[in-house]
Amino acid sequence: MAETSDFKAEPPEGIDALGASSEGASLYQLIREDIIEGRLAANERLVVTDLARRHGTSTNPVREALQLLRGEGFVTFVPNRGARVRPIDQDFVRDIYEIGVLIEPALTRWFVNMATVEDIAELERIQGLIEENNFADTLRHSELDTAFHTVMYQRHYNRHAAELWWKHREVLRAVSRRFNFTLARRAAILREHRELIAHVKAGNADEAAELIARHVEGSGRHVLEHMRARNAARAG
Amino acid sequence: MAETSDFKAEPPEGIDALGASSEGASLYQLIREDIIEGRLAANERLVVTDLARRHGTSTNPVREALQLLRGEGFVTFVPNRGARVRPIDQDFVRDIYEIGVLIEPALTRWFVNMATVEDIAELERIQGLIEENNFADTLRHSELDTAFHTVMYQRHYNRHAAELWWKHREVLRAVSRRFNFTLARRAAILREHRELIAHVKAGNADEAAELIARHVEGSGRHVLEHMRARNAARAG
DNA sequence: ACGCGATAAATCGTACATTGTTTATGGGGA
DNA sequence: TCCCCATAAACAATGTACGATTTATCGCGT
Repeated sequence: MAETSDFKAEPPEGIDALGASSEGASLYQLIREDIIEGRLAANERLVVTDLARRHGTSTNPVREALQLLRGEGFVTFVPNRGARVRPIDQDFVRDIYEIGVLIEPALTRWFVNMATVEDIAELERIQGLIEENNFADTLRHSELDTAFHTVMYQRHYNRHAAELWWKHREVLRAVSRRFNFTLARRAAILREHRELIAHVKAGNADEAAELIARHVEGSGRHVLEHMRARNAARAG
Repeated sequence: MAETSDFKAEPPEGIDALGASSEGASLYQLIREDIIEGRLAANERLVVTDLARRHGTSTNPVREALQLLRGEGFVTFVPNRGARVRPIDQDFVRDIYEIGVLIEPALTRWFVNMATVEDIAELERIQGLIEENNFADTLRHSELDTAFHTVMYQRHYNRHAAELWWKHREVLRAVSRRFNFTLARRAAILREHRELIAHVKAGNADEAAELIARHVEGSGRHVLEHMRARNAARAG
């Protein structure tokens, strides 16, 4: 294990932080953040010359960044009409958390069978920090929570699945940053994490997997409820 | 339903055939095929100027195509050192078919609960063609088999999951194109398809889901065995 | 009010400059 | 003679600039 000393929520190792161009904090990352964080509205046009001006580059890097984002599914293209922001709406979130419900249990099952003493210690350490923070700093909670699950999925042999999880995680993290956790959800998170650690210690792969399914499901529902509420408020 | 009259294995509706640039058969598609079909060796360098010359364009379209492929995971990038072909090796195939085993049962379960009379008729029609062809034309079999499953997943509400399935499917299809079906596998495919139709008719969602899991698992194993055999032959 | 043509704007392709990387070469030392 | 390293030249990625073609916008005439 070694690091994870302080938490910046890094991707599982081996997953290239894609955006490595040369631009200090690559255009790709900047535009991507703007989309995920909601600074760029859903379906908004992404005009190459504008973006280039805004980021102080020429058009070519922008064009490439947009293609990259297209490949990852964050922007849509229509030939000769350019790019638009793919809306990160309720459907989008529902889709990816449902996929999580299917995938994460499998990753967890593997982890339970492969977990070392150090792994478990690391989980408990992070869980300690989570409880210490106790949702006071929600951003910190988000980072810690991500780290918690990263410990479990980091070394899974199925890099595709881990990568998929990480991509989805980033989206959910950004979306949920705009909401607060309900009391019920806070309690559930702490309880489920503790329970999960217990299952890992006991080597109960099946129980752990089932628990994670509920955990992800609950998390997804929570986010969706918030989105629904906000949309309702905005509309009515 | 309507079409599916003759089989060209088209993506589930709503999934943009990404590659729509302007180039007749977009660079993206061409390079992608070359990778999937194995015409470009694993880890081979993708030199922009070469590709541009080869396809008779300037470098910019190539650069954009490569970024798109990067986003989709078919090429890897190292800053200032360009792109390489991501190897479609046994690990790659194992990863994606394992994800299939997790996702497809869920898609199937939904389909069983939503299937119309027309859907079932369509499945039976395609199954008829599959049995009629009886693996004589393996390419045709591949197309038909894809169509069979597309009927089931086409209208699923989770577009992400459907898209993911399609992407993986395309890879597996290309890889397995180089192999022949063993007799055992042929028998299993026909049997499982028939059994599946029966489950759909009876509305047995759980049984259908479980069957699909086995079906995908078997298909994956089959492909992997072939790859292993070929690699062994090549090495030893 | 409704098409229709001119004008503006943006995409897409080409050509070029710059910067970083890789490879070839040659000289000095053991 | 052979190895090692510095140095230079070839090469390729990345960024800039521009022209061509398509699409969108707006005002005019009927």
